[in-house]
Amino acid sequence: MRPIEKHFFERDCRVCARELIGSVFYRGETSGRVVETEAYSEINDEACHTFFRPSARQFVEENDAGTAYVYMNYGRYWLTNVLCVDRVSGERGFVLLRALEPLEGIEIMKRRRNMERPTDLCSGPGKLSMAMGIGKSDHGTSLISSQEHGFHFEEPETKRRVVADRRVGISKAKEFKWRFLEPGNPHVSVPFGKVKP
DNA sequence: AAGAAGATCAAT
DNA sequence: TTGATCTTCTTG
Repeated sequence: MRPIEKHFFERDCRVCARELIGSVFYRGETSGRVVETEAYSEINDEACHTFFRPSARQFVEENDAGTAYVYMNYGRYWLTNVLCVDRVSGERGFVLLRALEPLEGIEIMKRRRNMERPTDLCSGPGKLSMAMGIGKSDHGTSLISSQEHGFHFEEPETKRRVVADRRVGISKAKEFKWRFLEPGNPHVSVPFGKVKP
């Protein structure tokens, strides 16, 4: 397998989100295959944080492609995103990491999650961040090559099937099919076609 | 200073 | 279906 470099994330966030499916995400002793992502764009996307959070607009100004955008949601869970910067258009966006198929460090994940079943470990953006030990201190660090924080991705070895579906848990721009997942994979948060209308 | 909304999760 | 729980932003 080949490490994913910065230029991977210097493309449209929807392309990055789709192409990330099947790659492997590493953090320290833990790793998992990416089986579900979502794209958020600073252009015409009312669900993107840049649309309603000044701090997010500042973040995209000050950081490079491949940087982690980590924030707390509902007062309980950290959510992990990768910053994308299209090298052609300049358009910025995020890939939300929504689900992994756990590969390595499964015992560590079980401990962090206080859960046993493999499908309970990384089947959602909050669960995934908890299982990988991602939190506030990882905000603003590189997910491409971070010695300190131990993050990187590797390219898929084999092609995966990918389908596009509506995004989960949002109230604006609900119609955009910017969620990408491997259909039938038991580790996704919400199966294909099952997002509430 | 106070209120509202929010890219979730697990128990009921 | 619901409650937990807190950060960010807006309004007064």
